[in-house]
Amino acid sequence: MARASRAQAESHRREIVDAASARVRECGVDGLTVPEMMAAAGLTHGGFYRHFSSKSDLVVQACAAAYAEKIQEMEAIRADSGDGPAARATFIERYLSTTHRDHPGRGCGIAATAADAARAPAGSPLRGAYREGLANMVATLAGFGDDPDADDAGALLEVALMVGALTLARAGADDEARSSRILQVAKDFLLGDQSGAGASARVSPAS
Amino acid sequence: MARASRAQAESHRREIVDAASARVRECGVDGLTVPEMMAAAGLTHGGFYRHFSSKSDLVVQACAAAYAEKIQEMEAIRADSGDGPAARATFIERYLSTTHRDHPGRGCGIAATAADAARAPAGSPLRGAYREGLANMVATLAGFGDDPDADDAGALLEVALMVGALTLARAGADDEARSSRILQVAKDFLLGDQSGAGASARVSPAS
DNA sequence: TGTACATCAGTGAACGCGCGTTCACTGATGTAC
DNA sequence: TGTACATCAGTGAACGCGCGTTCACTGATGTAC
Repeated sequence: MARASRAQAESHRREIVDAASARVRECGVDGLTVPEMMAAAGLTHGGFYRHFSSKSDLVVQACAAAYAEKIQEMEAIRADSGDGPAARATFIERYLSTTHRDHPGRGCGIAATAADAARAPAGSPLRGAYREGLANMVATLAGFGDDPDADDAGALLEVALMVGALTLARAGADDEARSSRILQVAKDFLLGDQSGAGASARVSPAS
Repeated sequence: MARASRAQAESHRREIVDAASARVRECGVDGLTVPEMMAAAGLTHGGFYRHFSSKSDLVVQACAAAYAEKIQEMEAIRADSGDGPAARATFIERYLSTTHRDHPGRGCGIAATAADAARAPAGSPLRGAYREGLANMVATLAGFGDDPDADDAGALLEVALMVGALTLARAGADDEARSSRILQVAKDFLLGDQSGAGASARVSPAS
């Protein structure tokens, strides 16, 4: 293949970003190589720089794509739900599911790359993309609330809890019972299920 | 230096683990090199394998040291506090402080390496060390509760929230106000401060 | 206690290896006339 | 519409580079007598 058409080239570019977007969520921002991502699009590594200015350029695009994907998913849930609270419940159910835990590659990029963004240099493109992605996610979730005048403090807290619970569930996945329990406890709290362990009662302020 | 005494060698080993323990929390489990860690102890890289069987052996020891350090800190707080709830409040205050956010190298390893543990292969030594560290942290925090019969669901939820909030605050540190707000919202909720934003009220189950 | 010898912590050069990046080249694609 | 030419997506070899790891060596430390 000596030269691909512009449409083919654009398709290749998308495939590369797509593969990198999955990889970045599975293995972190340093968990991919240029040859691997090119191979995922059926190409050899040499042509990489016709598409991206550097490896880190691709990584940022891949992360941004993952963040955008999450927002689209949230909007799709909202469109399929009768009202905001129903959308919120569906979103939380899916977010804290074992399916989501076990498939990071197509899961939430905000959760998967949080540590990478935390370690990235201040002012770096990755930090910028992450900040925008997180702000979008929080704002979208806040929009699911039934109080249009509410600030986003509640959504911020919910996102922090969901990201923390998902990450800990993944890190502790060798102990399936405990891992699932982390997800369940967070779900019970967020969805207000007072039956069973009664977790939410116990996280009340110390008395 | 041709040969160091056993005491010196042991001291060197500790220095290497200590440097790695900080590095692993700042830059992740892949964020250090053998030459760098040896240099941190004033040594050249060649002697590394007299202390560790491999680089990943050091990494696991470094993580375990970070986890153990956290437990010791919690126990010290408990010893300095009048009762469990007071210890819990102090711990949360410190955990969600901007100081902790800005100094990951001496901060919580459970938060800093959560993503690394999540990405580690199932059954790997790192996973095992992480699981033990997380279990210890949750159990210790649960021990701060005033109800000795309570299960650890509340502590599990609190740890998930603290880890999530701290990580997001670090990832979003370029926007100081927003980053601090994440910490503040989580703190308000956990410590039951109903003044100000009134965050906890808003994370109640959707109605 | 002194002596002779074995041990082994640390040195520094060297090894493969895979990586990000560059580059001369190919030949189909896109375009100007 | 056809032709001539410029463009440029993709190829594959090559480059430095830093890394993890190995190894022969050094000489003070530790130990057996």
